[in-house]
Amino acid sequence: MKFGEHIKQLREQNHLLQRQLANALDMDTAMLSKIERGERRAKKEHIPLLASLLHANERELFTIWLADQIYEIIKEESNPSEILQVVEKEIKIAKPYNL
Amino acid sequence: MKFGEHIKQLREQNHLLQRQLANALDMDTAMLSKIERGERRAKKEHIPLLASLLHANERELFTIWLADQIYEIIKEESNPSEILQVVEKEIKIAKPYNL
DNA sequence: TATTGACTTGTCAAATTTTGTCTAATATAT
DNA sequence: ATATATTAGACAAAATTTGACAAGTCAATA
Repeated sequence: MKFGEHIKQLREQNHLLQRQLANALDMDTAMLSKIERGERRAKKEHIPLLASLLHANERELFTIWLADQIYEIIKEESNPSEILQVVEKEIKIAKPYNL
Repeated sequence: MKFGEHIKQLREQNHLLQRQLANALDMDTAMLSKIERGERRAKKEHIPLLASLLHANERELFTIWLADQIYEIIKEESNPSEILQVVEKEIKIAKPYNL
């Protein structure tokens, strides 16, 4: 689930309108609408508040937020999994003993 | 292997100086130096020429170039593999029959 | 030690991208 | 028609990236 869709789903589960959530996040509804549709990216600083307001796990939300950014990079590529494998390999080199 | 290190290694294997490669890429050596050390990112358009000049596989080089960008996003995170897994899952949703 | 060559570092403005806001447009229900 | 919710488009401000330059380090060697 992409970040924006996830936010939208949580927002609806919590019976909040874009107007209400946007207000709590100090942005206008146009902005939140764009975030939900993936047209714009939420700021990192928004995540704790989003998690709190939407009764979601902050760490999980942050993970999805990061994953979404990565997805944006490779979604058009023909070999996305191969690319991710190269990244995984690099991680293992950098953290050889899983410290 | 990070993109810059990879380029440097290939450059040395091909007995080229930064000056020479930089010139062929129409940039100054300072720029190439930064690219090799990962301080700056090569442009996508540079990759075909790099592959050609360094006798490397263009597609592979491009994969490493993309992987490097992703690595930059998650390298500081405590759960990089988990994040990549979320991305992998999203890919499978988008391309369910491996088209 | 002075010079040369290879590479690195720091700084800066220009160029590009991202961001937030505003206004207007849709859509749906009353 | 009116009201409410959401989306779309346009725009400047803000932030980031980029490329270029000058000056720096370092090693080899004359």
